[in-house]
Amino acid sequence: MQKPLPELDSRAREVLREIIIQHIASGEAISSRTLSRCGRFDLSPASLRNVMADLEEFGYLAQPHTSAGRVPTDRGYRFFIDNLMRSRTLTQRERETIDEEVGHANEIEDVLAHASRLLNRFSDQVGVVFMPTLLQFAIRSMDFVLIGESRIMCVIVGVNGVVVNKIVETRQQFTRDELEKIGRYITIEFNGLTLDQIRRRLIRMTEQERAMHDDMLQKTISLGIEAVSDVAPFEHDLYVEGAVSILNKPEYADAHALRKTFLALQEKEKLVDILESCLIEDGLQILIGSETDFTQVHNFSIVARRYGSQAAPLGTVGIIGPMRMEYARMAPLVDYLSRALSRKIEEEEESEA
Amino acid sequence: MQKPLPELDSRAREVLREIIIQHIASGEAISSRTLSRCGRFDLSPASLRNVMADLEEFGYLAQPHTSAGRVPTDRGYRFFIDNLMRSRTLTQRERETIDEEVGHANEIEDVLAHASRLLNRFSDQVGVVFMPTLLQFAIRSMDFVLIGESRIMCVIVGVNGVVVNKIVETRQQFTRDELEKIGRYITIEFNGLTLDQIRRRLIRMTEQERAMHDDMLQKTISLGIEAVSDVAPFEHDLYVEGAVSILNKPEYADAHALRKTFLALQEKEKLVDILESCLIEDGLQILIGSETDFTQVHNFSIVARRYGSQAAPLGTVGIIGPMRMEYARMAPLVDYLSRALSRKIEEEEESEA
DNA sequence: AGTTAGCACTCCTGTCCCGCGAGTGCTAAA
DNA sequence: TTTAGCACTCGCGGGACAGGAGTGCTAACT
Repeated sequence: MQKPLPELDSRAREVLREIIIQHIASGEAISSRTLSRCGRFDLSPASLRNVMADLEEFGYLAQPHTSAGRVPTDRGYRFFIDNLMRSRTLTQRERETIDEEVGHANEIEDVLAHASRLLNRFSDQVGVVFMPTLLQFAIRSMDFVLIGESRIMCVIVGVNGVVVNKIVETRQQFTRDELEKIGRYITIEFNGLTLDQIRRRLIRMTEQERAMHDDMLQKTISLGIEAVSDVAPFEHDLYVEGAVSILNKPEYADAHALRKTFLALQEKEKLVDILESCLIEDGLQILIGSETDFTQVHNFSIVARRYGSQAAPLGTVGIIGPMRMEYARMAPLVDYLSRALSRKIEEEEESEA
Repeated sequence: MQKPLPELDSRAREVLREIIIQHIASGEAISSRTLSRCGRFDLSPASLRNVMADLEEFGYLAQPHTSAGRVPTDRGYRFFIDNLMRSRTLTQRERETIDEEVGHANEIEDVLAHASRLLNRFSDQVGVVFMPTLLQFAIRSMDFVLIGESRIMCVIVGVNGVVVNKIVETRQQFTRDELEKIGRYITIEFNGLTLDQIRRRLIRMTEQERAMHDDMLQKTISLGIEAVSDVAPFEHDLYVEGAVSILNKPEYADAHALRKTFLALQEKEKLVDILESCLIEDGLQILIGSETDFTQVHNFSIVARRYGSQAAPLGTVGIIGPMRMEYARMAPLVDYLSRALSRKIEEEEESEA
């Protein structure tokens, strides 16, 4: 089926390009006639048919049935994105809106929620924003607030300004003063370590006997361990916005396809996996169809990019939509948004420091 | 069409009852024949047809088209629920699971999230749990934690144990000690008032000039106002779980109906309105079809009940599903869950006090 | 008077068929 | 190398049709 080195001459490339663009616009299969009539080629349908037959042989196109036009395959899209696509830059207006919305919010959770909504709004696809658990990030401070006889709220601030809080129930009694001291101690002592490292270090401390004699230290350790132990608040943050948008796409007119799609989006773990994998590498990532690793659904694409500072990426933003999406618009959108986010976060950090 | 006082004899009631039960089970329109064959009546189809014609005249039944069986109307369901339904009590096992799950979690947000998931799981409908903004509830304490040069986290605990936190950006600088003092002051001074009352009182204080001379008091006031001013964290909490469940319902086989339904569920304000209206009255509330006030969709029902202590209801739990749902099972489910939640919350309060 | 059998009528549903249109592949000519 | 022509395939929509399900009505039966 697939030749090893499909060298495409420039005409074939142009034809593939045009087919994909038209298919993205219309959602229909593209025939040799419509292609001939579009004006970009001075060729008869018959000639175009020959080219199309070649492209099909290379695996870039497929026909849904004999008497239908051609539709791009995963491979076709891949080639298009790698070699043929000309990204449309964002309009001034779009950029301004993004900057404004991102700049407006100030808590990071708020910023991320806004970001996912922005993605959804501008793309009319599902917008996702992902921020992995704080466990892997260094902390800047830790404070404890008494909110009941035996309940203490622990407020943890990461070096990147992320704030997490968690409520712990304790058997021991703490006064406000004690909590104040404990917070101060931990903040100073463990500043810059990750929650995971802190936990390990605290556990090691329990083994050292000298800790046993210092009542205050012992309280600190036990409370500290409670606070950083694995639990709900330290889950990944995942914002999925606008799943309804896909209801409008013509390719999901029938209920069965819809069902599968929704179930796939429900499968958060998969999504987290995918978005996490986008963290390791810089630059825009585009996953097409079967490349996405969704188990149930193979006609979805993801356009994503990590955000955060170069040295310490914080998470991933992206959009999810049917394979047939306007990559030329999605790519710069995701790209710009991730940069806007990164900039915002860096600003925050500077203003803090 | 509708007679003013539809006195139904016991046979008509039984027929209506059976029709609704069968329709709930099968989703199909019920014909006189199937009804006759079911064994509960020693009547021929023809006789049943007479009864059914009456029931239709009263507006309890309707036929989708001439040669179809009958389907209950909103009014039919309403009558069924008010007069004919025999609630099935929960199994021992179900009750245990609910108690366990509710008892397990300890932060209130966690409890509520669990509750909505439970509702979804046991009903296979959409589970909703609603807790209105803290603004209307009295507070127990307020604390401030420094989490950056100019950022302060404010931790507010309601009398019912609800914890809310909000980050405020300030122009002024605060030391930890100052924050400590401010928190203590506000907690003692405004204990038992609602956020709204506190805000008003603080604003009144700014007008009294004597406050202007006390630097510390002034700082307290300005920070306090910032902290309780209207913003995101004081939004209603609304947990909607399992929207996917409705994808399985046969009545939403076609994509258009699905679309409308999802959009309706998206309309959070409406939902909040409805659930809020369930707060004023105690006891189980069942809203059928058009009674729900959803603008777009009229074939939905809501079974809901408020939870919290008798004197101070805290929120609403409920399920949303197609009109054709097993009310006999849903009613006790929602009822029991709301009681379990209330019990849990009261326990918490006692153990705190 | 209530019940029921019988019958005519309506309307939905699935199926088969048919023709149309759109597209293709191939071949042969320009 | 391009293109016109032609045969072939396939999906789609519409019409016809039979079957089935259900009803309403009437008249007879208990």
